[in-house]
Amino acid sequence: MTPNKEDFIKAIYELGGHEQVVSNKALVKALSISAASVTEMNTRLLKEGLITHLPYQGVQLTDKGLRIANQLIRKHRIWEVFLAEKLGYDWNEVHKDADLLEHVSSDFLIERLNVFLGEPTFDPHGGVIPNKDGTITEIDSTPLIECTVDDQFKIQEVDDQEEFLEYLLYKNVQLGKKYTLVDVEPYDGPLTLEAVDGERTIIGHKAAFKILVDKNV
Amino acid sequence: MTPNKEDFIKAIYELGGHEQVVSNKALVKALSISAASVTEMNTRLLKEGLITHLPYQGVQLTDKGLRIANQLIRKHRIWEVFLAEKLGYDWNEVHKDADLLEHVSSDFLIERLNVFLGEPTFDPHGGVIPNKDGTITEIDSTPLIECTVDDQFKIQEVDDQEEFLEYLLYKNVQLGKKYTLVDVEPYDGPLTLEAVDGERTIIGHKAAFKILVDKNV
DNA sequence: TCTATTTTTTAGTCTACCCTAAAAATATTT
DNA sequence: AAATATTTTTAGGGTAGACTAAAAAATAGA
Repeated sequence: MTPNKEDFIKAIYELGGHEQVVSNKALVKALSISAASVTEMNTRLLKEGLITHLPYQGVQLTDKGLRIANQLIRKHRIWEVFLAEKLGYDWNEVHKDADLLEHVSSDFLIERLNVFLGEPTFDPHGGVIPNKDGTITEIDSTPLIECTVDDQFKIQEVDDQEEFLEYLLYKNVQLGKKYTLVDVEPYDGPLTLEAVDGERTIIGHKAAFKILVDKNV
Repeated sequence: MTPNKEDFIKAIYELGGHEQVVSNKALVKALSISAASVTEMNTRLLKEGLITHLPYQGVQLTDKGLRIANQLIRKHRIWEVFLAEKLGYDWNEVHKDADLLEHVSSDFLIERLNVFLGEPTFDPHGGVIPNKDGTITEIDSTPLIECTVDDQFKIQEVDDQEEFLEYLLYKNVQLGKKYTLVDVEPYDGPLTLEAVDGERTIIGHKAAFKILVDKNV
């Protein structure tokens, strides 16, 4: 395993590669590499049994590939917790450094770090940390876009793109905070959230796809 | 900068490459790569102005190369402190993981980590942590091999090879502990140390080169 | 259905590493 | 000083990962 292969596996996973087929095009975009490089990497990972490949359609993770993806995400998220809680990183700053650290972390290191952090369940943007054995404890959450007016919920998890986290910081949307959806404008218009303290926040239509909420308030 | 180049620069430094010329042979041994690979890496680093090269003699670090070496050692040693103090690694376990982590650590990360650790001065085997600007605060220490019978001292710094640290652990030689040198056998024979509690330890001649002591007790 | 566009693959290069084997230069021994 | 041994360099190859440009396949539109 090399850092590049690991990033590739992780990208496939994040594009839904366990259930669906992921196109080369999506990987080109996600990894910012050429289409030729994607084809090439596909053949390498295919040879190692980490993916299945349907020519001209795309790739899917095998169970072996999925296990590796989950291990990587575990490492990534444990590092994110460390950076945010111990080193005082903002939640939009953790991603880049965690992405580098995850590739050089032995299992020994990660387990020690996990204990040091008190065996956390979530990372700083609400992502569930996969278990040591590669399994995931599922959390009951709904994309905000699927909510209707008057729904009450708390913010469970948000997309971890640096730019998006900055946007949420600017909009003062916080993890764990309770809101009521008071308005959804038609024609993909903005959504208005009202916090328990009465503060209102208006967020864009597309942002509502990147926010997962817990309706069991 | 790549991890390989960084390791190469660090190896030159550790072989005394700031003052003396370091031979290819020494680098072959230190890095466990072929002589041809050393020559090749030399030409790469020469082109980047990190070393000077005298054909058939060896290489030396430029000021630029030295600065990079010190930054790396700073990163390495700060990680060692973290692994030992926060994650409970034994002093012989820290080296391998620190060697990986040092190559993926941004300056931002290292400075945060440094503050989190309380701005330590020494790493777990007594090595001085270089300053942020690449300078080093020199410590007054003497190789144990240069001591004579009846000298009193405390252990200041020891070589950080995993195997050697295991040996010291077995011999119960501890950093900061005070000893008197009570015997040195001739013909490169063993040395006998006596701790303040009367406990005696006999160590091999070659080990005395790898231990630095502070005679100002 | 046929054309046009998009996507994927193939072909050919490039760089950073690494290697072995042989040649050249330096050091050592006799 | 010559022969031998050691060290360094050169020559030629290999792999992983990236690229561009062109060919092939699939999809979309008229």
